[in-house]
Amino acid sequence: MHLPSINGKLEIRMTFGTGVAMEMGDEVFDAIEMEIAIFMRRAEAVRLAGLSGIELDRSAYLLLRYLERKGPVGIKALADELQLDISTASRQTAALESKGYVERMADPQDARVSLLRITDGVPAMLTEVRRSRKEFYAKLLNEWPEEDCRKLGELLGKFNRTAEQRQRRRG
Amino acid sequence: MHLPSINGKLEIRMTFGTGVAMEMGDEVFDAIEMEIAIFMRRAEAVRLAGLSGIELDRSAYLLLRYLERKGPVGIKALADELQLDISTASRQTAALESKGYVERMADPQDARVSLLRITDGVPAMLTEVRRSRKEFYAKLLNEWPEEDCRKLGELLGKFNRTAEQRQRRRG
DNA sequence: ATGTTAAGGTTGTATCATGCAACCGATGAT
DNA sequence: ATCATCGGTTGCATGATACAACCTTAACAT
Repeated sequence: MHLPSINGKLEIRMTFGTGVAMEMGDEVFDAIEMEIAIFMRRAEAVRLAGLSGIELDRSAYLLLRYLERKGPVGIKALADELQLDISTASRQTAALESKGYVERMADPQDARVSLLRITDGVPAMLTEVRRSRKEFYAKLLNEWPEEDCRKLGELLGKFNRTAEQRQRRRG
Repeated sequence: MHLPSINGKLEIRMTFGTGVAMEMGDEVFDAIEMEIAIFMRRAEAVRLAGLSGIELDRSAYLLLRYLERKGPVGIKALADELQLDISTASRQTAALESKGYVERMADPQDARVSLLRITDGVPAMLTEVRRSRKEFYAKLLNEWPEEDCRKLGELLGKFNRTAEQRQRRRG
C-alpha cells in the first residue's frame, strides 16, 4: 500500500454483495470498540496538554464555531445543534460571555430568548485556534501517508454524521 | 454514495503525486481537526447513554482490561501504562476495589507497592461488556460497507499507536 | 380575557475523569 | 545512619456533563 509510484496511483476497488451490510466479521468491531475507548483517553490527554496557546477548550471551541457559522441563535437552538443539555449550553455560554467572547441581545420576536452572538475578535481567534490544532495534528501525523490522513478525517466525519443522525432519530 | 446497485460496486479513483508525503494539503487537517473535536463529544454522549447494561465506565474498562492482560501490577506501572496520573489511577483502583473487581496483595519484594489483581468474575464481565459495546457499534454502523468499518478501526488504532509513541518520547 | 400548558433559560446539586501538590512510609545509595 | 527517591494516598481544583426545580414569557383553548 502506498507505493511510491512516480506519476500517479490508480486504485481499483470492487465490492460484491447486496450493497447492504451482509454479516460483517466480528473482528472488525473488536478493533473499533477497543480503539475508540483508547482514542477517547488519548484525546482527553491532548486536551489537557493544552493544544493551543489560546485557552479555548473543546466545548467552547465547538460552541463558538457554531455561532460563527449560524449567526445569532438562542440557547435552545444551540443546545439542540450541539446535542447538549440546555443547562450545559447555558453554563458554557455564561462562561464565554464572562470572557467577552459572546454577547447577548434580546430577541425582538420572543422575550424569553436571548440571542447569542460572537464578539468581534472571535473569528480571528477561532482561525488561530484552528490553525494551531491543525498544526498539532500535522506534526503528530507527519509520518503518515497522506492517504491515511485523508481517510481518517473522512471516516471520522462519516462516523460523526452517522451518530448524529441516529441520536436525532431517537432523542 | 453507497448506491443500492444490485450486483456490486466498481470504484475507480486516481491520485497523482509522488506518493510520499510531500507537503500535504492543509484541508486534510481541517477535516481531522474538526472531526476529532466532534468525535470526542459524540463519544462522550455515548458514554453517558450507558453503553452496556453492566455499569463499567470507559476508564474502569481500560484499567481492568489492562490488569486482565498484564497480571498483577502496582499502581505506578498501571498509571504509566495507561498514561494517567498516579493519583487518578489510585482513585480508580480504589473505586474498583470497593466494587469488588480488584484485590490488592502485598508485593513480597517491596512493601511500598500493593499489587493489583482482578477478581474471579471480572474476565467474564469484561467479555460481556466487550460484546455489548461491539454490538452497539455494529448497530450504529450497520449501513456502512465493511471496508469502511475495517479501515476506521485500523486508522484509529494507528492513530493511537502514533500518539502513544509520541507521548512516551516526551513524557 | 383568563387560566392552563408549554417553551426558553438559569441555578442547585451530583457525577465522573482528571491533575497537581502535599504528604506518608518504605527503599536504597552514600 | 541519613537523606533523597519512589510508590501510593488524599485534599483541592477544574471541566464537562446531566437532571430536576424553578422562573418568566408565550401560546392556546375555552
